[in-house]
Amino acid sequence: MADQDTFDLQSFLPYLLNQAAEASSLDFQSVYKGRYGMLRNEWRVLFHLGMYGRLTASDIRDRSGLHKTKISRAVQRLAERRFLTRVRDEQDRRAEHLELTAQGQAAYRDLRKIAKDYDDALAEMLGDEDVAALRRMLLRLAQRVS
Amino acid sequence: MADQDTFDLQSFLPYLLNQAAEASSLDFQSVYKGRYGMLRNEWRVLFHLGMYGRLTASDIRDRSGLHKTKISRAVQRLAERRFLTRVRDEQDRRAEHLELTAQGQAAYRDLRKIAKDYDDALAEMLGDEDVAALRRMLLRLAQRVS
DNA sequence: GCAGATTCGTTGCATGTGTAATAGTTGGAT
DNA sequence: ATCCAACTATTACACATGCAACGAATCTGC
Repeated sequence: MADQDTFDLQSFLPYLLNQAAEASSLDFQSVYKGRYGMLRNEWRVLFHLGMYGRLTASDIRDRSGLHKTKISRAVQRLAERRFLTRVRDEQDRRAEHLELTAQGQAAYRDLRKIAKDYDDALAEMLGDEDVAALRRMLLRLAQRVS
Repeated sequence: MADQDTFDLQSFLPYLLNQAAEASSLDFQSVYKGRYGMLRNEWRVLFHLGMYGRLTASDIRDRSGLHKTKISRAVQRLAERRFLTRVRDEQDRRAEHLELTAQGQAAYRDLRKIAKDYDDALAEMLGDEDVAALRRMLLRLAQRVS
């Protein structure tokens, strides 16, 4: 038949990507969830503020591609728990500047260290494979789409 | 400082994996959603039944790693829309055998063709990179976790 | 100045999700 | 035979999600 093409679900890139992403996400999730009671979006917002300093919600959206409602809700929870502060921009009173508190920075540094170790462990697990090529390909796949 | 380690969120493997997976999933989603009104989990169940024939919900869970409630709900919707039939196992009346209808098989063949083309397009986009190595690494990452 | 379009961020709503509890069935130990 | 543990699949519930609508503030063209 014409459609007895070689097609294996286990080799289909979107499927493989999802499996790998979900596995590593669930695995790493236990860290920030267990230590700080954070959810995935809160961890992401925390990391952006930790890496780039003071940002608005829109800045974070542009950099991360996260949906604005996810950011809004993550910021709300992070503020309640005193991981960040919100300061209204007096030049443009629609915008709010977000900045980590000392507690937020401490959590960021702690989690960053763990993330780095975890990343190293993944790279080591891949052994003699070309991890740099993997990152390069993932980046292209992430940036590519319509 | 000790924690001025080189750490870049954009290179963090779980983050990159998520970005790439979400991008390709959203992109491919438009196909099965647009053509058959299917959701992601329904597409996955359909593919498993299309590739491996008659299976129970537990079989699909073991092969796919999908959560059992996702499978239960996907099967429900696929059955309502006449993509599959459910047959109680008379030897073990807890289990149900799931099988694609002619309509389900037609949808599967159609989507499989599109999936293959899409996969080929992704591979071509990665150009001279080693796509086989990419699949190998993703598979190891997916299988590895705790 | 002013009206309409645009932007920032939040919220209402319908839908999707995982955890835990459930009903029904089977298998195993005594 | 009977009781209890294990298994299959579904459902209830609380929570996360994305879309659309929204209020407030700003910008644009005139």
